[in-house]
Amino acid sequence: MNRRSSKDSRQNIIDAAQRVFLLHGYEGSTMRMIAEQAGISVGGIYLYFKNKEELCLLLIDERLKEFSEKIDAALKKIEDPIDALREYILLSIEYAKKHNEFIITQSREKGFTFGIDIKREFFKRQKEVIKGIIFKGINKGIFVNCNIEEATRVIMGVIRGFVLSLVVDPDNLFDARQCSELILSGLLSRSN
Amino acid sequence: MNRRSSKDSRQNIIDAAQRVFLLHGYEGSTMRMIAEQAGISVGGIYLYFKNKEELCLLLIDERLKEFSEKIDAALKKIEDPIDALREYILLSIEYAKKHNEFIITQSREKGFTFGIDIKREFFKRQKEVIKGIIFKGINKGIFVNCNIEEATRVIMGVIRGFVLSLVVDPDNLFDARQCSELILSGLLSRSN
Amino acid sequence: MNRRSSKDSRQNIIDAAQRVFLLHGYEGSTMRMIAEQAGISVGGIYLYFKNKEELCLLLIDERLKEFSEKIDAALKKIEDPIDALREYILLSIEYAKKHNEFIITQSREKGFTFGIDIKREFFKRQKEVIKGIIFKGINKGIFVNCNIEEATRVIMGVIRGFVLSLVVDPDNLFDARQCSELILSGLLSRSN
Amino acid sequence: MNRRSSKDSRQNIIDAAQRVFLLHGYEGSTMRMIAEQAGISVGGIYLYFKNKEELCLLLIDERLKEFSEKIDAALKKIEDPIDALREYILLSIEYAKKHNEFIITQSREKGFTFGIDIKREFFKRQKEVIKGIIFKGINKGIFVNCNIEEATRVIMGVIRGFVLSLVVDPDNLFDARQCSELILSGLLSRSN
DNA sequence: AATGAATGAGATTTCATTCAT
DNA sequence: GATGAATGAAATCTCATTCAT
Repeated sequence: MNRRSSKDSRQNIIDAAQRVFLLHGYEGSTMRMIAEQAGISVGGIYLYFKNKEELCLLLIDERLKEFSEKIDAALKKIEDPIDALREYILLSIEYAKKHNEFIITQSREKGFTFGIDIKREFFKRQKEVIKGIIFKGINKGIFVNCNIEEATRVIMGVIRGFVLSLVVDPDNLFDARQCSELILSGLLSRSN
Repeated sequence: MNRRSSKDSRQNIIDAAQRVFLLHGYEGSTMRMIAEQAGISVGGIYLYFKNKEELCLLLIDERLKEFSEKIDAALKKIEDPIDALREYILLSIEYAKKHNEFIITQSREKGFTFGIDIKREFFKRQKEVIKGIIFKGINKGIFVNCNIEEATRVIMGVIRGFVLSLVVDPDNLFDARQCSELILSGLLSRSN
Repeated sequence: MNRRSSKDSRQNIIDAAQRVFLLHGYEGSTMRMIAEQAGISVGGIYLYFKNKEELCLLLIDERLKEFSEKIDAALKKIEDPIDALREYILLSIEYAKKHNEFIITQSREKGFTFGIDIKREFFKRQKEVIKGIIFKGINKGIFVNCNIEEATRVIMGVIRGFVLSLVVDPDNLFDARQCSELILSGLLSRSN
Repeated sequence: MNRRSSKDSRQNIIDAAQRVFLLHGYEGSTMRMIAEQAGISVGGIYLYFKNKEELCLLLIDERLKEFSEKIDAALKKIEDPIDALREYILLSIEYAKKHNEFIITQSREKGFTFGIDIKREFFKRQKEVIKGIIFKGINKGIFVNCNIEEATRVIMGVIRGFVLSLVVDPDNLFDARQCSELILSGLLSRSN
């Protein structure tokens, strides 16, 4: 048996939980499945997490934070709004592909209210990021002078659609890069 | 005892099940919830449906068929591809709003395989419908000469994104009509 | 629909019940099965029988009485104890083959007590019949002067074993006639 | 909470299940009865057995194997076919008395097919054992030169009848030893 | 007399959580 | 820290019985 540090054990469980939740959803996953996936005992999970709900919430929280940080780090280096928006979209999709579709699609578990605050906060934050990019683009005369609020909603909607397609209809995906170019083409001022 | 005809009871249960599944997902919904929602006893459900899985599958089947028929009926009367595509998008969203979001979002139930055939068939059918519209539009010179397959995927993706937003982030929806105009604007040939 | 007289309906249900009980046992049979087998509605059964238990009890009673009468009628015409015993054994097996294995084998249902009085009465009665035959045979010097009580038990045991084999291991039955000759050979006095 | 080793618990449940099945049959026994008899919670049973059916099947399997081994061990030490056959019959009845009647009598459960393979295999094996004894007895000139197949069927039938009587009509049993002597007397060559 | 929709009690089964070891 | 046997509550499902029609 591999002895692990407390921190390693915790992370190990979170990672295992994610793999299981992704595959079976919250209600469809059992603590036993997670324990098996993590290679520990059922009781062991409860040494690190109060219960199943908390485990899931912490997992969601961790992923959303990780994603936010990744986005922030990437955008810090980019000046051009076009590049920034493209990067945002590509990163979103890439991250979703890697491990996060489940966060978006599981929102129905526990009657919509499950993790609702965390998610609301996250969406609000992302909205601000996108709005910032568009605002800058319009100011610079690169993007058409559109309704920023509305454009942001469209962009988040398209990304969501792409991510959902990953789950629901993976045989009919359009390319992530095309997805970003499509959105950009709608925003670019005619003079570009 | 509230006596109903067999057919009424059946439909009553399906409708109740839909409301419940929509709210809690498949695993998160219980037969007791459905029974309460339908105003009958739990055992009563089993007079009409073999088990929970069959109930859900029949429900999905019914909705998808109903939607397909609605789409077919609406498009039969429309000649102009622009109008047809707009109608398709608006109907999709309207129908989803009314009762169908859950179908799209529940795909993780039972390890992704739940109702997979029914859904695949449905998506295939809808893809053909959209492709038909675009093909006609291009032939008539109304739409730009784009990659039909790819354009179809984008359209389905955007609709999906809109529908998912209904569930996940209903405070930040963009307007259904705007959604359709956005898509159309991308397809219209510059000469329009 | 075939209208039936009340008496026909009753008998029709009993016969259906027997076929179903025989196949699935008491607990394994449902009123719905019986109704289907009888070609009537579930509720219809309750017009003729108070409940499942009474139906089964009446059925057992009817069969055991029918069998007793058949035996009595057959034996009345027979003078020779050898013939009588042979006939008794052959009739028992024939009757069991036709429809009655279930009566013997279902005694474990409802914790042994199910129909216990009826059966006890029946066994007592049959024991008397067999004892009568043997007594007569001994008196006439045809049978060896054995312990009548004991011989009767053996005979009933062998018949039971044969009947049980019908159910449990039908590929390895010995012939009914051989069964009777076996028993007789044990009883016949050496001088025969 | 009564803590036991995993192995103890398993055996404890099997033993409890046997007592309950014997009394009420398969369909008539409930998991709650078994749990109560075993002194654990209902859910606890499912830690060791997938479901009721598997529990029953494993139980049958265990008993039949145990019996087979007991027979094999006993017969290994016995040279004389008379002693061997007597021992076989006495052991069969003794074992049945102790805990096994239910195996023979429950064959109607689940429409006759329940555990059919296990039982068929068992009967086949026992048939071979008996045939072996008789063959040896005939070869040695101790038994009459009878039809071995047929004699075996008779023997198995008589044992079955005795066992069934244990269940159905325990007030009218003939003695186990008498049962074996009866069978032997039929087989012994007149010169003995 | 007859139906079959509906019920309610109880069966089997699952699983998050606890706790003796 | 770690285990995994055990529990108890709740889920799915079954079915004898009732009762409006």
